[in-house]
Amino acid sequence: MSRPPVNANAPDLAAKLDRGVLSTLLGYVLRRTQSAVFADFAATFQAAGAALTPGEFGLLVLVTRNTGLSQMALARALGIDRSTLVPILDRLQARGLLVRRLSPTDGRTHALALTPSGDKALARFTRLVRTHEKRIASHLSTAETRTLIRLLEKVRAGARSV
Amino acid sequence: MSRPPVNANAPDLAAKLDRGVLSTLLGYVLRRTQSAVFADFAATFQAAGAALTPGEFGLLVLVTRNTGLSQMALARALGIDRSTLVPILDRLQARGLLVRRLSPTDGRTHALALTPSGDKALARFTRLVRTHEKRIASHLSTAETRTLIRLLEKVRAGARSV
DNA sequence: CGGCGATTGTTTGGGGATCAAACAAATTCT
DNA sequence: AGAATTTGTTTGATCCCCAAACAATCGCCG
Repeated sequence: MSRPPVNANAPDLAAKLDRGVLSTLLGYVLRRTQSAVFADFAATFQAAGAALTPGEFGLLVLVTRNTGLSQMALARALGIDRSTLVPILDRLQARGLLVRRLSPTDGRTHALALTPSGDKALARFTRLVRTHEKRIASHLSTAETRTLIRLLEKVRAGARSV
Repeated sequence: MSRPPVNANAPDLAAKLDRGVLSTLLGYVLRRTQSAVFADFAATFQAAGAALTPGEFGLLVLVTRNTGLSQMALARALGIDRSTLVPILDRLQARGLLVRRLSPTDGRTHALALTPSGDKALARFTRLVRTHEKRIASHLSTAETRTLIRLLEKVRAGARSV
């Protein structure tokens, strides 16, 4: 998961580069911000000795809130191909955080669920995410944060790659 | 380049999933938005028969605005490792868009520059990016777009994975 | 009820992207 | 000069993405 493989924040030592149009491009600013946020997420978890990517966190939340979910439904919710999901679930399952149960109603699908250990881990992860969220929003008022989320949703609505 | 390998927008057919906390998490909304924007970018270029990622576009702009740039300086500006940059430049160079000239002052570094063909291509790419930008911001007023960019910069400032 | 099409999870194959470590060449510092 | 540092490459290890092919299973429809 976690598309932006860190891409940490360049120390900006030689920051006086001319970025031309880029600075006014929403897509560019969005990308850079996302990159910095990802790095902060990684740093937060690493500092706590926990290993998890933003994508994995989202996946775990989705599974725990929709127990019994099939892999197809989950893949659709995540916006990735079902074949991409397989190794990700393999890893999470190997870590003992979730299981692929047999669906009692449909032999083709797997009913995904968190293990008790997965539930516990997710609770801890959620606390870490809260810390992380607090940090990335530290320069924003709660009103600004709400505005930001609202505007981002609007962008997503407009982007829809039809 | 372009960390979020498309991750297209799920048709949201089975959209009635419970996303729990996720919807209120800035990091999550940011990730999804970035994903949709990336998909829109890809769709825009594909429709025009042009092949380019957001990362490549940013790189080209950086090079044309800072001709003679070294690979290290470019890598730092992009926030990636210098070894990651090598295959990316190889590809762009193979497409005849840029060249690695020998630096007259420092035998270790390469002086990057766009080829005439690269300049022409970038002009076209820029027009496509403008179209793309217009679409993703289509649900926002120009004031909202400015606000959004400002807030995103604030997030990036707060994130700084110190 | 029996078969055929659609769905699901997996595997395989092909692109890329990321970083870290090791190296040779060149520059800079001592 | 000699040592330390910098730069671009190569190699190695992970990881993500998608498309295509497959077997198993479900479901519809004659």
